[in-house]
Amino acid sequence: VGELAEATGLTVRTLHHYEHLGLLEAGARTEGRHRLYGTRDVRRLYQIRALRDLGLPLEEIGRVLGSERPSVGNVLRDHLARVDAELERLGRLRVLLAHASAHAGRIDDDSLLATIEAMSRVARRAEVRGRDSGETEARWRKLGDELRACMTAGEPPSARRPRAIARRARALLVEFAGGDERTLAALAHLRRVAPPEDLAGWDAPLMGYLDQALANLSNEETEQDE
Amino acid sequence: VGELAEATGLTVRTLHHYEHLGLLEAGARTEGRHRLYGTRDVRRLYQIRALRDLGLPLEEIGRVLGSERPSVGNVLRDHLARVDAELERLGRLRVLLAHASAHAGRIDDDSLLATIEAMSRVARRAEVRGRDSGETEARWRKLGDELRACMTAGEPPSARRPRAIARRARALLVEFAGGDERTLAALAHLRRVAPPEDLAGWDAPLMGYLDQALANLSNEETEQDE
DNA sequence: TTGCTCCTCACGTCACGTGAGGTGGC
DNA sequence: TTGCTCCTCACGTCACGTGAGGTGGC
Repeated sequence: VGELAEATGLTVRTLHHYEHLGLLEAGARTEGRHRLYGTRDVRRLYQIRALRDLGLPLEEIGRVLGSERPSVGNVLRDHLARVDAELERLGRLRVLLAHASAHAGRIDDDSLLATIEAMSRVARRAEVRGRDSGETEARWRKLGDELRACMTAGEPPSARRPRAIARRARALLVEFAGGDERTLAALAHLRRVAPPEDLAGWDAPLMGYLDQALANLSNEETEQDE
Repeated sequence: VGELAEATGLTVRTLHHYEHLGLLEAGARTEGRHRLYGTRDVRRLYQIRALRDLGLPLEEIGRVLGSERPSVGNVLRDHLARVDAELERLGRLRVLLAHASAHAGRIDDDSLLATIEAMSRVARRAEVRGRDSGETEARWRKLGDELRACMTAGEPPSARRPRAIARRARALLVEFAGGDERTLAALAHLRRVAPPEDLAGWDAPLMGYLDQALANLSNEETEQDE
C-alpha cells in the first residue's frame, strides 16, 4: 500500500479510506494481512484521483466507476452547474467583502459591524426577492430620471413634484423591504454611510436630493400614506 | 429561544450550538431551565449572523466579538484574500470541467476518463511548476514561430530544420514533465484528442506538423538525445 | 535487537440537522 | 388530558488527518 500511495501521491490513510467506502478494494492480502494491489487497481486509483481532482464527491465517483455507470458526460455537466453556482455565490460574497473592507479604515469597528449588518440584511432580502428580470431596476431608473429633471430645473426638494416622486420612491423601498422595519432602517443606513456608487443611474447628489425630499414629507404625510 | 430564532431566521439548534461554542450565552434561565435573552443578546446575535453571512468561521467571529477584539478591518481583508484564492481555484476547476464536458459527447466514457486523467496530471504538474512569469510561454512562442516558418516555406517535417526544432520542443516537454513518463504520455494524449485551441500561438495544423517531425526523429535519435 | 512499514480502531474537523426521550406551561 | 415549546444528549455529515497500540519482514 505504501508503494501505491507513493506512486499516486496519495496517503496510505486515503487508500484505507477508499477501501472503507468500497471505492478500491485490495485484491489479495499477504500472510501478514498486508494489502496487495494489481495493475487494474492502479489504473482504477488514477481514475479516482482524476475525478476527485475535478471536485466530484467520492460517492459519485463510486457510482461512475461502479455498476451503475451513469454517463460521465452528464455527471460532469451536473457538477459544472454546481461549480458555477458556487462561483456565483462566492462572487457576490466577494463584492460584499470588498465593500466592507473599503469602509474599514474610515470608521470604528462598531459602526463597521453595523454597516456589515445592514449589508447582510439587504443582501438577504434581495436574495429572497430573487431575480425580477430588471423590472424593479427600470422603475428606479425612471424615478431617478424624473427626480434629476426636478433637480436640474432648480426646484427645491420641498416642492410638489420632488415630494411626489419621493413618495413613490418610499413606496418602492417599502415594497423591497417587504414592510420590514429593520430592512428599511438598513437601507437608510447604507444610503448614509455607504452610498452605492452606481445603482440604476442614481448618484450621490441625486440621493442627497431624494433624502431631503423624503425628510420634507416624512412627518406630516406618513400616516396618510398608510 | 424560539422567539429569538424566529426573529433572526436561525434555528433553535443553531442558537444552542452557538451557546455550546461560547458565542452567545443566555443571560438567565426560567424555573423550567428555559433560556431567557435580553436586548444585548439580540444585538449580538445579529452581529454574529452578519459576520457568518460573510463566510467568517464561527471561531473567528468569537474572537472579533470577544475579548481579543482583533481589528475587524484586518479580519475582513484576510478573509477576502481567502475568498479570492478560492475563487481562483474554482475558476481553474471550471475551465477543466468545461473542457472535459465539451469532449463528453464525442467519445466514449473510457476515453473520456483517460482524457480527464491526462488533464488532471498536466494540471497537477503545472501547479507544481507554479508561476514562471511567462518565460516558458515565451520560449514556446518562439519555437512556434520558427516552426511555422518552416511549415509555410513548404519544408517537409522530415527536413533538417523542423527536426532540430522538434528536438528542442521535446526537450521543453521533458523539462515541463520533470522527466515523468506518464506526464509526457498525458501531454501526447491531450495533443491528440483534446488540442488546446490557443496556446502560445500554436494551432492545430502547427501541432500536427510538430507531431510529424517528432515521429521522424523519435526512433533513431532517442538514444543519442539521452 | 533495531528501524521500517504495515495493521486496526477511533477520535477530531465544521456548522449545524435530525431524531430520541423527557419535562414544563397552556 | 391534549398539543406546543422547551430541555439535554448524541449520532451523522465529508474526506480524510492524526495519534494509539500492536504486529510482520529486514
